[in-house]
Amino acid sequence: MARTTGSDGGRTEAAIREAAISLIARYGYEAVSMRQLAAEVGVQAAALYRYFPTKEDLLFTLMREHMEGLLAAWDAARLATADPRARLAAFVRNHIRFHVERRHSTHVSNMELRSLSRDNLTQILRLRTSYEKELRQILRDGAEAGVFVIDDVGLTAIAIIQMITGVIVWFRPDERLSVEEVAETYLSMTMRLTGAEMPREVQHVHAHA
Amino acid sequence: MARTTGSDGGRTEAAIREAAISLIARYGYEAVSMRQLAAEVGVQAAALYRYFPTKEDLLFTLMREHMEGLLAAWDAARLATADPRARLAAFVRNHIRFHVERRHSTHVSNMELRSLSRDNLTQILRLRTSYEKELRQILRDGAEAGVFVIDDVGLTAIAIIQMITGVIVWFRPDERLSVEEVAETYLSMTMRLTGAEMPREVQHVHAHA
DNA sequence: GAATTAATTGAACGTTCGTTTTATTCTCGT
DNA sequence: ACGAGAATAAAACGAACGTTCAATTAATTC
Repeated sequence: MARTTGSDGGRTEAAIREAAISLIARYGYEAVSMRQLAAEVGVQAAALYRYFPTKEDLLFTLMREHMEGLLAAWDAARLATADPRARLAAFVRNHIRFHVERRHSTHVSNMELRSLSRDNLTQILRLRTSYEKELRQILRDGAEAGVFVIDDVGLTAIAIIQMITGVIVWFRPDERLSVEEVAETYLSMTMRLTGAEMPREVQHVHAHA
Repeated sequence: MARTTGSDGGRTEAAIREAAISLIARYGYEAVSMRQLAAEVGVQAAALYRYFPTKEDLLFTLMREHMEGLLAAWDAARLATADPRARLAAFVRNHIRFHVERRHSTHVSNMELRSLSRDNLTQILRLRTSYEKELRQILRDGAEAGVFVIDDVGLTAIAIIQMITGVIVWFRPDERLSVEEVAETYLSMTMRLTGAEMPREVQHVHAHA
């Protein structure tokens, strides 16, 4: 046999990405074989190499697109206001929403960094750093304005990101809590953590329509 | 050749554990081969099977001992007092200290859960749950006593553990901050997060001499 | 409808994997 | 001095790994 009826490169590539994210999130990059991935897609292993030159390149592509998507989402959700509390609220809400909606690719991006080559790793870390820098700037502005109580901006930024990313460990989409409820709970923890009194108007400014 | 001069089962087994923790923490369980591990120890791959029946059994042993060590450390560090703030402080200090001192095995225990079989995974998760239960009890007591402000005890417990475990991501033993300084910074963030006013006496009750 | 391009198969490559087997050498109690 | 058993080496096992390649068919173009 050879080309199958109804085959379409675009659809196959999308199916590969989707299957790869879900399989790698569940079993880990090293534990997923190209044959296993191909079987999930419904093709032979050799067909994968039409779309991605190597297994690592596939992983790198998934991670890069995840990080670029996160930065793009934040660019769309960020507020023009100068109030650090409103900006922090927008950051937390965007982060929670994005990660809850992409649990699998978040898992991949957080857990499989060590499977990247040096150059690819550097690129992903650069994206991650520029995202964290956004939060550090908010915290620094808030600390200088006196609305936040922060010992160490860098350490607090890492702690907050660690905390709010942890939502993907336990959150399942079909549970008692909605994404909005979870986001609000994490937001109030974040606000207390930064020593911010949360004013009424911030509580109702949602980053997403 | 066969048995080598100066060979000693006890020392070999200890060397295997040590090398396995460090290699798996760095490269991941799936990426480390038995031959690579044996080379690090300085023996042939077959010699490993004298001490651990399978590769997964080695991983499971490392994880189980890590979790048992964590629970034992908490048993030794816990305070008899009824004050939830002092108990929470003891919990955070013990957690930070333990994890900073065992960065590698913590990494293994947190990252390699998916490489365990169902039965082994269940055992590790049972240990983890009983540890988390300790924190939940402290938070619940504090909330009932009115010294903590907590929306959701379970969610807050996960958030705190996620946050304070994150220390191993960035902390390196030879940096500007000592373990004690890091622990105090995380403790003050935890106290603010739980809405606790930290009284003077708690600030100086160290769980470890 | 022939020529061209896109998509996929099936078989094979050399390598490495976890593990087993067998033989050999060292250590230690007696 | 010696027998027993602990500790290891060396070689081999079949299976699985990522990847390549030639062949083949479906879709597209003219």
